[in-house]
Amino acid sequence: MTDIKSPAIPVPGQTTPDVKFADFGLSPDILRALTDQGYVHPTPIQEQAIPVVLQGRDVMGAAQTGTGKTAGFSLPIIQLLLAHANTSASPARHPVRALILTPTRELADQVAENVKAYSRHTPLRSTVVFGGMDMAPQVAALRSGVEIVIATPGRLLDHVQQKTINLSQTQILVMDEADRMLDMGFLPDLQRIINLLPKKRQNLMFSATFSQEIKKLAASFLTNPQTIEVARSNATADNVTQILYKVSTEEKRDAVSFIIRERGLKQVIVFSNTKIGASRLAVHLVKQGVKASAIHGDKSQQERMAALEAFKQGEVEVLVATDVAARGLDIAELPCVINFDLPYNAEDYVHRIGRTGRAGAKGDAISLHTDQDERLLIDIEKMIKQKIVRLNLAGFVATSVHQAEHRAPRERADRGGERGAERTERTERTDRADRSDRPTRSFQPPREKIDPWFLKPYEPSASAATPVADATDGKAGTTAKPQRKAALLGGFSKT
DNA sequence: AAAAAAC
Repeated sequence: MTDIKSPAIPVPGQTTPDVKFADFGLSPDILRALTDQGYVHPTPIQEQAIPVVLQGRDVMGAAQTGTGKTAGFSLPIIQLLLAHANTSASPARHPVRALILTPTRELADQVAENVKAYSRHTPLRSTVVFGGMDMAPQVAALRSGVEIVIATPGRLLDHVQQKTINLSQTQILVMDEADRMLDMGFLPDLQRIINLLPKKRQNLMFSATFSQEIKKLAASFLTNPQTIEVARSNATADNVTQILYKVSTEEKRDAVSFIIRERGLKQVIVFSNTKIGASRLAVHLVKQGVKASAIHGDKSQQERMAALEAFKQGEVEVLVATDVAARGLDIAELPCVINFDLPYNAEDYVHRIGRTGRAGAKGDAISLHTDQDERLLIDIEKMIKQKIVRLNLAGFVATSVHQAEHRAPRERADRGGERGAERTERTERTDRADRSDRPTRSFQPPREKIDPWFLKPYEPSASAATPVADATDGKAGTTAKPQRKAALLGGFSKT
């Protein structure tokens, strides 16, 4: 054969035979849990992160999607908590010693599952806390005593107010998807949470993407951090094949069903930029006989979890999602991701397509783009430092309801039958809404702006070590200076 | 300009 044996280029999601988990001095109880799952060799990010976290250092960790960041921080945290017995005089038998924050509920759930699996042979206990679920079971779990809490910010603060959680002994803070946790939407809550933690603690931040601005902001939360970078941040995994199809806005929906049919996809996530768009596309696909379901923030938590679970089970073949599903979710053997819309943030593109091609597997990322989102495309290509291959959607003939509208009445009638009637009915019912869903001008996402206030190192207020003991107004600690308090409550946007 | 995250 003319085949040249490819050189041994390490794939970030794959492991190398040189190193074993057993080499890190992890407890036999942890190693046993890894053996249970068939893990012997660490991935590069794990190989680098585990020793540094074990040293007790702050970490800023960047590695491509699907390369095992969760184990990279979970394993050494479990080891640290095992090694350093709790010597505190706290009345709580099991004060929270490690806190892991995530930007979505489903991700919190998934990380919690991993932590549980890795710590199953240890005496350590963990629980997950997020919104949209009954408080009572979470309160019960917290009261029974847990060393590790995985949480989304809002519900965690809710527990703080209810005094059902005490974070005054928390020595380790992890921000998973750290750049998202530090964006404007999350920062005020994050700041409130940090104010409740001991000032002396270990901070770990992990993400596949870090913009320059966010890196600076992140640094202000870290003490003498060790930067761990496996490949450049913002890089896409190179085992994911990326392609672009140019279509008109009207053709998008049918292009999606065409691609699904043509490729025979039985497991694909389709990303929409809006909740309404995700719901509509799912309905559209279901009407075409596709086993599709939508997941987004306007659905109940029960619906969200049911949709994700059904997708994982294969009962649902197409999961139409907003960016709620863009980050962190690990879905085994997902072969393909479709961007129905190009994301507004270039970083989200990296995360979305990172749902496929995990753990070294191959994956395809297909993006639809229109004339209107040329700007988004440029930003994405600039950030990932790659040109994405443009292809023609060969064989695709749009038969969308929109085109049907513009056809001559006779031609429309020709299509006749039940199918034609159904389309007409649907057109009338959703025409208005559909039109409002269409972009009318090109999007110009603003440059990322970080308020200078947050660039200053934060001085915790005197109440920092005492978790909102007297806060009755449902807000942050009571001794914050007025100006700072205003900022904490979101006032920074007014300056 | 949108999504996420508490009730």
